[in-house]
Amino acid sequence: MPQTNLRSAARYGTRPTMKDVAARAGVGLKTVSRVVNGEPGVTPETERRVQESIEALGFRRNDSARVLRKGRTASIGLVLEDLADPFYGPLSRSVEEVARAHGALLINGSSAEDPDREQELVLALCARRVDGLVVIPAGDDHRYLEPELKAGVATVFVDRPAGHIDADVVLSDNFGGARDGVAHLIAHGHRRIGFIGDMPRIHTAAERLRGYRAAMEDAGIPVADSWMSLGVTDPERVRGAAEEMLTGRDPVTAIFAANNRVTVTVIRVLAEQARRVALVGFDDIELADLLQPGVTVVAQDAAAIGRTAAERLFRQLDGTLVAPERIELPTRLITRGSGELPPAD
Amino acid sequence: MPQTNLRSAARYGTRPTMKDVAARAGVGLKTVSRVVNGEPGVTPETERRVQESIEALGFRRNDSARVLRKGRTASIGLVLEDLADPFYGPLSRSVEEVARAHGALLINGSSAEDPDREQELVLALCARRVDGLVVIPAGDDHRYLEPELKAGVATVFVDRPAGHIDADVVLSDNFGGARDGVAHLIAHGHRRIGFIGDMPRIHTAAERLRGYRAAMEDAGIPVADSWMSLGVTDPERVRGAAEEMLTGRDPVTAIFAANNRVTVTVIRVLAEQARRVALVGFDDIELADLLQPGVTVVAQDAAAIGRTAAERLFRQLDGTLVAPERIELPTRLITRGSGELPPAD
DNA sequence: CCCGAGCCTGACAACGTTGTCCAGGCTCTA
DNA sequence: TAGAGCCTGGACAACGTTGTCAGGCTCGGG
Repeated sequence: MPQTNLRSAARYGTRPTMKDVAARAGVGLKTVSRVVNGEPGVTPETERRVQESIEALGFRRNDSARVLRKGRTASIGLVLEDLADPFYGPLSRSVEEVARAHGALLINGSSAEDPDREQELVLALCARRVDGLVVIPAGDDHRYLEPELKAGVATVFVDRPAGHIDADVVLSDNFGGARDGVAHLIAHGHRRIGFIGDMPRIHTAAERLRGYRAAMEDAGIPVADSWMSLGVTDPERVRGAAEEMLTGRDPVTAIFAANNRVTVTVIRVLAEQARRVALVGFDDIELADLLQPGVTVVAQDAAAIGRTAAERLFRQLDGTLVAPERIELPTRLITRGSGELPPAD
Repeated sequence: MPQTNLRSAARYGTRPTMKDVAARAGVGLKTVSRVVNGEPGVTPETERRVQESIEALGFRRNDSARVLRKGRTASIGLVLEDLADPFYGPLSRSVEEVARAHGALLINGSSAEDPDREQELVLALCARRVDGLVVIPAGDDHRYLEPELKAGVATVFVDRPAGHIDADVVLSDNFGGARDGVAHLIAHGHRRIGFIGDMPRIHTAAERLRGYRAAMEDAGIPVADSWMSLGVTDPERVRGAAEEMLTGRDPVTAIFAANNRVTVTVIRVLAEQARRVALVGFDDIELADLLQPGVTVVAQDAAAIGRTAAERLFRQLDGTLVAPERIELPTRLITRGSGELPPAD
């Protein structure tokens, strides 16, 4: 039963160290270190003996000890809201790719949109001495990061700016995107346009709401309170909100859904309606083009956001960057049908 | 310009250590350690002084040093194919949740389905001394993990079994799921059923193909080679393969798409067809219920797979588990319309 | 008043690696 | 043949933390 052996070895398992390798190869400790790190100054013959011992013992350098000595961990942390969200998967992946290009590993954490959990995660990453942090903030006060910044932890915020500290931030043009999306509906004849979005304490949600208001104002359309639903997120309540603005007095002929989860729920609601209601969503969703009608969206490029943030982070580590900056990436309106439906009363 | 200060501090940034805290508080090193770790035996007054110093200096314990001393890192590694794939997001998230419940962090890596990269990642994680590994293997030989297993790194494979080593594996019933899906098509009158899947060297792909063949054989239907497309993955070639089996002689009346990416492409192809072709896909896809017709799928529960794997991993670390096991989770056929279409010649 | 028990506290070694520095042996040249 | 210079290899300290252990203090009882 080989597995039993493995598992009991595991219990008492102790790994070989460079010292063990050195002893077996009959060389000094430092020589092993040189071989492991590909440093010059080792005879081929000696190197061969050392390699042989490494193989035989299954030695693997202990990076904790290495980090302790060298100061850099070659790893960066990414704190986001929820890895299961289709927006964050590609973002995380693109951060990972950039990290990999710089020889760094990525440690991921989901804050679940909870400020305390965000802080807990960030500090845990700092305790592990990540070289840098990409943070999609849940909270709005990041002063707890000051000692870390002082200590040289490269930091880039994504999607929402940092609170009360001066740091790089990479985000989409939420305001402009939302304004364009709503203007698109207006251009197609709509005047009674609903808005369903997240709590305005979330920066992106607030910006998108501002974009909605701006577009309406630009068109000289007064906004009825009953057209706006702020702060609902769970599908059941989004559904309720949508139904209400569709059936109340002054019913809307179009809906602007301010994020991907809301969009999906609204699509479901609209599918049940007799009347054709126009829809523009913020964030692209998979298969949006295959629905009837196709879903018109204001798309963010999650991969580009992640890449930009990560590259900036490594430029901080290089020392290439000096002053924190705010980088806004444009959104893209993708017309597929649902946003071009005419008003139907 | 506060940012400039921060950044230049960063350049020369050095973090306070327990020694610094101790000096400032006028206590011994070990006392600081005790306070930081909440160990008993410190006067409230002393503790207060230490806490004050910690705050003032922005001290954060260095976990690398801690790990070096204690042996456990409280982190686990997850190597998967591509975090941007909607199947892996929820899986990763559920692993993270279990890790969190055990006070561990999760380090993620994408192998991009490349065996060398898988090994590179796994070994990098081992060098960082993760306590455990969840691996979705890309390669089929994992003997390189033997020293790690011996050293006590808890390991669970997911989605596909390990090659040449004896380790836990958690996966879906790929064979049964595919067989059921194909049988479902047969039950609705189809006989000429196409199969589009990944390279059979990938375990899941091979199992699903086996399920397809079994269902066909059970029904006494001989399979034409032109109905099977193996090893194509990129959308363009999947499209070509689908079109070929739809238009060749002996054209299929139904297609079994063996993974989510294939399914999506096939949906696009079928949308362009005049004739109604039935479809069952392996893996659920978002919005599948909103398409016309809804997409019938064999669904895996990614979150359950991740959770099961992670829980098993921590049970290995507890010492609760002894012998490696193979755990197969059932799939679920979700009928939504596309799989119930009758054959149309 | 003295002694022992018990509680705080701190000195010291160790974890595994890397940087520094020096020793010894070799080659090459004068 | 001797000296200079180079190359290889190893001893040792240090990184920041925690476990061990011993010392000093206080307090109560004899």
